[in-house]
Amino acid sequence: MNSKKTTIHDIAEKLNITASTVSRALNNNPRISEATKKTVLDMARSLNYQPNNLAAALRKGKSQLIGVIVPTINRAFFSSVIRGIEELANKLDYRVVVSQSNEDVDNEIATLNALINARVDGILVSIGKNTKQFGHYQELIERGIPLVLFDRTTNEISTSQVVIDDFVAGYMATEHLIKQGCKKIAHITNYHKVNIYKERYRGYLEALKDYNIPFEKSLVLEGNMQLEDGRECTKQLIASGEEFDAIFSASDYAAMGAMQVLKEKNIKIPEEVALVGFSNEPFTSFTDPPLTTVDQFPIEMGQAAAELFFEILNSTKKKIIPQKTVLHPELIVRASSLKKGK
Amino acid sequence: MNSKKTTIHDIAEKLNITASTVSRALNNNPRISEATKKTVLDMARSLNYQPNNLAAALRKGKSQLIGVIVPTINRAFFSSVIRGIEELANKLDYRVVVSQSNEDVDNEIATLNALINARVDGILVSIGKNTKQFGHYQELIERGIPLVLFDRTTNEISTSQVVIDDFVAGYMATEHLIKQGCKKIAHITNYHKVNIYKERYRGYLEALKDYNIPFEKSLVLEGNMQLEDGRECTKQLIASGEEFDAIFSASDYAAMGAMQVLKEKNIKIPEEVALVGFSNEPFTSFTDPPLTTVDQFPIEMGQAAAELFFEILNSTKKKIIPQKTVLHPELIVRASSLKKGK
DNA sequence: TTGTAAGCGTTATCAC
DNA sequence: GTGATAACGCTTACAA
Repeated sequence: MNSKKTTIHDIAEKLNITASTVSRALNNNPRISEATKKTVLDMARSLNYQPNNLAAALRKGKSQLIGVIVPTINRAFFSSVIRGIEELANKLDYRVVVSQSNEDVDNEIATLNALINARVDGILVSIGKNTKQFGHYQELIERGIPLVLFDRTTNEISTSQVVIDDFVAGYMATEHLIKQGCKKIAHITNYHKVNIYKERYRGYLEALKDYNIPFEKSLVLEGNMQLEDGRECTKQLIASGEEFDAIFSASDYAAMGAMQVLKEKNIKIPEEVALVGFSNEPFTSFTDPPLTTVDQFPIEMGQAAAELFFEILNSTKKKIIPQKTVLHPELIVRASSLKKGK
Repeated sequence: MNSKKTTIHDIAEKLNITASTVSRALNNNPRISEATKKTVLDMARSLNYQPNNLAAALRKGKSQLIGVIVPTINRAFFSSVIRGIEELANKLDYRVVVSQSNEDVDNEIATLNALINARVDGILVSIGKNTKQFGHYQELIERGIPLVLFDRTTNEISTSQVVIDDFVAGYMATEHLIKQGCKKIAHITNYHKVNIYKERYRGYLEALKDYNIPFEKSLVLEGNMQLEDGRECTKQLIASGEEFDAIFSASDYAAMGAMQVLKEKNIKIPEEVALVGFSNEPFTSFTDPPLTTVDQFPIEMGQAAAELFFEILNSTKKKIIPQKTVLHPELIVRASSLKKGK
């Protein structure tokens, strides 16, 4: 039905030159005269030529495609990181293919294989919460496929990574609450399998220590960091009868759950309980009161990850020394933690 | 550095058979004996063979890749639609490549070309707000590349599409407000270039008419449907001195902006002004009061779009008759529009 | 500056 | 059932 697609051979034929000349002209090869370049380009346009990147990729052994795996794109944080990656990649004429693992290990492996089979030139990944084995990533490195980790990383594979300083972030959040006069600060965190939560927790502990606030194990709640988990943790906390005057949640969603429960119980925020979340998801500025949170600079994170990626890709060395970029977080103070007169 | 990748030729050589047999065995061709299939599969595994989809795609003329273009992935609505598309696509062994147009026409065209050059087997797209020319899409159809539109569609190109019944949605939202006793219902909408906003507006008008409520042009505000625009529109509305007892915003974000301004002016929601948004973005259930909104069943929309897509792809007919799937929206009633005693 | 020819890894077609 | 061969559309030595 549709006329056959134009190839460089069609252009060559029309112009009475060879396909290689056409190829070189289209690729702006310096050894081709400006005159032929122009005629080729014109003919290409008039025949509505669309290069077959597949063929080029096959021939060159590289696809100009880079794969990104994230737990979900349905988070402002991740979609912003992706935008950051795309910015640099597109500038360098690379396309970005995004896949979601949905926090599922099998899915993560399947999606990884699919990307490899699609011959991406490398992969950037934020590891799922439940992924405990990293063999599939280790294999990539051994096969010489560039790999960069971001945000949800692990030290079990030796490759470049980008994170924010989650320790400092946890410290800042806790310190802020302390400076607001809070003395009994609860913390909602994940089972410490994932680096980021472990670090935020360490920051929390360190701040307590530095300000001589006794650590209470009963104030540390563990959950899966979704809204519902935040609700559960907060209900438990209240039911436990344990006194608390602040909650630092390592996730905005869990913080939102906490806010809901506190409001349902008519506990005033921030007067009775101050609240701090994590990630600066857009909705945090819409809540009532607006939620204090930590900005992770996702776009910058994406850019940094892409930079490390292209460093590996363009490296001629056999052995690549893994780099680690650490971004500095920023506390966004809003009404949920601002006590009057402070 | 890494040992050369294994190809079907390597497997063939080891097994003293030909590459074609290997290819057939791997593709589970019925004319290959079970015995050879097994030995080939075993050898493939032990050599850690990874098929080169690029080469297969080049030879077969199809890539098993489908492209999706959305204005932004940073919206729960769009990322859910994408998930819906992926569900069906992955089941059929297709990969989904997502690109963002960022509501920019040039970007939309560039990204479209990039996908075509990457040899996707077809494209699903939600058109950017500012796109007024559709030549680049028309061209696709003429070239026989399957194209499906979803949500942000246009009737200017003759191809399959999936939408929700925005007219009914607009009607339902307005009717709901009327039944709550509202008589002066403002409407925040987009300059009616985009189908969806036009339809929601039509629904608004129709409901007013059916309930004999006089239409007031001054109650219709136009903006770009972001939070800031919602704020602006609401400020204007208040400044105009025009009386109003409800706002129906055709976007959750603009509704959020309206809510902020109303609260800043100490206007009680819903007692003095009832508020309804559109899209059921997750944050709408977090606001105070929670926002009444319209659910668009994004996952179902994605699935429906993928279904129409594969219908076109698998059609052997020269001329494909465009299908249109219309999903039924659902009003999610929350406190922002629920008057006491109703 | 341009042409020739080989090859990237598959699969389709035709043999046997 | 399996083998031989060509071809998908492009790039790139090597030649000229």
